[in-house]
Amino acid sequence: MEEQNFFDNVYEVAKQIPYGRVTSYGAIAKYLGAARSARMVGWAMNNSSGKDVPAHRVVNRIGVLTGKHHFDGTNLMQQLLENEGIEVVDNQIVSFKEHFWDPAKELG
DNA sequence: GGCGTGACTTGAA
DNA sequence: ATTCAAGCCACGC
Repeated sequence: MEEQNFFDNVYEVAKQIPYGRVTSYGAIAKYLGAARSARMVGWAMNNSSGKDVPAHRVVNRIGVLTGKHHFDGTNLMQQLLENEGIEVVDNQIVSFKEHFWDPAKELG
């Protein structure tokens, strides 16, 4: 039941992001075999409203909270990340590389 | 049913 | 090293 559709796949992967870790849209897209369709991941996140998907743990490839503006609050996304022990300065994750979680690498 | 937009990424100049 | 352009596909008008 691994593959049903791209969106559900994104949700499943995003749900598996460990606490205090973050990943990028491209990493998820690539893991799903759609490396060039990173935007679809973002769009999926937009539709993740009502799901158990920790969208705040998903940022762009350089660790910038590009989607923070889509959250209810202005700093909600940053607040959530900081709450998990992730340092965020000016919408950018500090030591992003150390907090990065690659599904293709962690999940296999 | 066509056009533009968008939570992005990669590759080339 | 940085900057520019193209690609990807779903959704709204």
